Amino acid sequence: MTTTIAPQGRTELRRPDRTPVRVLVVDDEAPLAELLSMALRYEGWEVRSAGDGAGAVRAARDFRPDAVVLDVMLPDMDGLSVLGRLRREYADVPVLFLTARDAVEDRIAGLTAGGDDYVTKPFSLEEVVARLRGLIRRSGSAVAAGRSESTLVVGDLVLDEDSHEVSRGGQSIHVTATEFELLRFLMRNPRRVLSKAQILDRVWNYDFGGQANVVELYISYLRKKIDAGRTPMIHTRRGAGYLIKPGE
Amino acid sequence: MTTTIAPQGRTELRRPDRTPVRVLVVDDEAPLAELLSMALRYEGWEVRSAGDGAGAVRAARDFRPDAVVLDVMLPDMDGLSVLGRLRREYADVPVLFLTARDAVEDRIAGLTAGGDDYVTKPFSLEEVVARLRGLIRRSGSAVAAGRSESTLVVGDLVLDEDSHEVSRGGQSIHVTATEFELLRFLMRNPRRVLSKAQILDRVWNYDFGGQANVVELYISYLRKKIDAGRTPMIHTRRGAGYLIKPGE
DNA sequence: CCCGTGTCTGTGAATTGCCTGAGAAAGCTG
DNA sequence: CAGCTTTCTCAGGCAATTCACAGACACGGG
Repeated sequence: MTTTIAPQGRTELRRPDRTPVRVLVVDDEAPLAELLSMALRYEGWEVRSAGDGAGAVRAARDFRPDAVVLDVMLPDMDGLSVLGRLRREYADVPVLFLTARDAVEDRIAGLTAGGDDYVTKPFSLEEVVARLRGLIRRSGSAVAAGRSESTLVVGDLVLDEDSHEVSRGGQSIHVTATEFELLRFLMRNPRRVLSKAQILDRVWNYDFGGQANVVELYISYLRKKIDAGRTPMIHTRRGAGYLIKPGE
Repeated sequence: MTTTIAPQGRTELRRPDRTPVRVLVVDDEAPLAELLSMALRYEGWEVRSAGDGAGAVRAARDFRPDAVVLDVMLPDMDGLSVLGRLRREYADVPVLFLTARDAVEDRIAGLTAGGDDYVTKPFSLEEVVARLRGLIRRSGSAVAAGRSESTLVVGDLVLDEDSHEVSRGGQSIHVTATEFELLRFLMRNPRRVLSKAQILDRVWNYDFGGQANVVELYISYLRKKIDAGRTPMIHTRRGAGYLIKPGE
C-alpha cells in the first residue's frame, strides 16, 4: 500500500526581485543549527551559521545579517558577551535568543526589553520562524520578512500572529498554544495537503517523541472550535493528510 | 558505484532548449537504485547514482544535481551525515529521503522541516517522481521540472497535486489515494496507451504481489467517478492497455 | 456466427486510517 | 498548595479503502 503524503509547500513566494533577508544562526549543537538553517532557508531567507561566539562575531562582520538567532549557551563565551560584541559594531540587529526552559528567565527578560525576543528549547520550528519574522518586520531593516501583515486570513477565519487571536465570522475563538500553532501552519498553507509527518515536524518541538496521533487529536480539537456548526474548513484527505480551505 | 547514462527522451520532449534536470540517486541496494534511475531517466531527467555516502558527496561535487534522492540507511554513514555534507557545500539542493515505514518517527523527525520531503519504502515510482517534481518545482533552482503548475489538465478534467482535488467540468469529484495516483499517471501521459504492467509498476508499490487485475478494477472505479454519464475520457485498447484523452 | 481471450464489475472480507472519549500527568495561577 | 488548563497516551469504534474472487460481458479472428 502506498502512503500518499503531500508535497510540502510554502505560502508566499520568495521575493524574487529583492535581496533576500539574511539570518545568522549561532548554536554549537551542529544538528540543531542544521535543522534551523534548513527551516529558515525554506522560508526564503539566506542563512549563515556559526558554532561559537568568535565565529559569530566574525560571520556577522562580513555577512551583515538582518537578524541573529543566538543560543545563550555557547562553548567559548556566553550569549551575553556575544550580544555585546555584536551590538558594539552592529547596533540595530534584532536577536532571537535560544535558551533552556529553566534557564535564568530574568536575565533574558532584561535583554528582550530592547525589542529582541526569545524562545525556549526545545522549540518548534513554527515558533522560531514566526518570532523571527516578527523581529525582522518590526526592525524594519529589511522591509519585509516575506509578508507585511501579521494576520492570516482564510475565508472568514482570521488569525493574528501578534496577538494570537483567532476569530471566525467576527466571533472570537479561544485556542490553546498548540492549537494556535497548528492552525497557523495550516493557514499558511491553505488548500495544500499537509501530511501528519510534516505537521509534526513543524508544529511540535523538535524533540517530540510521542505518538503521531496527537496530530489527529489536535485536528479534532480545532474542528470543534473552528468548524463547530459552520461549514467545515478543515478537511481530511485520507491517506494523505489535512488541509484548510475556505468553505464554499 | 557511480553510473552515468545519457538522458533519455520520452513523452513530450522536456525542455528541449534547456539543460536537463539533474538528479542524484543515493541508495546501497543496487536493484532499487537501478529501478529508480530508470524511472527518473524516463522522466527525461539526467541521473547519476551512488551506493554510499562518500560516493554521494563525490558525485554531487562534479555532477551538481538539482535534486537528490537519498536513502537514510547507508552502509558507511547515515543519511543525516550525508545530508550535512551535501548541504555544507551545496546549500540549497532539495532532498527526497527514502526511509523504512517504521523508522519515520525518529530518524526523519525534522528532515522534512526544511522543505525537503520523504517517501517510505516500499514506494511507488509515481510517488517518487511526483514528490521529486514538487521539490524541484519549489526549489526554483531549475526553473521547471517539466511544468510550472501543480495542476494537471486534460479536457475538462482537472487534477490538483497540492490539494489532491479532482474535478470534471467544474464539478468536484472525490477519489481515494490509489485512484488519485492512477489518475495522475494517466493524466501525465494523455493520449498515450499505458499497459497494465506499466501502470502496476508505476502506481503500485514496487513490492506489490497481488493480482494484475487490480488495475482493471481501479480503472473501473475511476470510470464510474469521472466518466459517469459524460463523454468517456478513459479508453481501453484491448490487448494493449488504457489511455486518457479529452472527449471530442 | 462462434469461441476464446481479455476485460468489466458486483460482492464481500480483511485491513487500514481516522476520530474521539476518558483519564493521567504536567503546568499555571492565585 | 488547590484548582483549573493544557498536553498527551491509550484504546474502542466506525467507516473508508483495498483487494481477491468469480461470473458476466465484449471484442475480434476464424
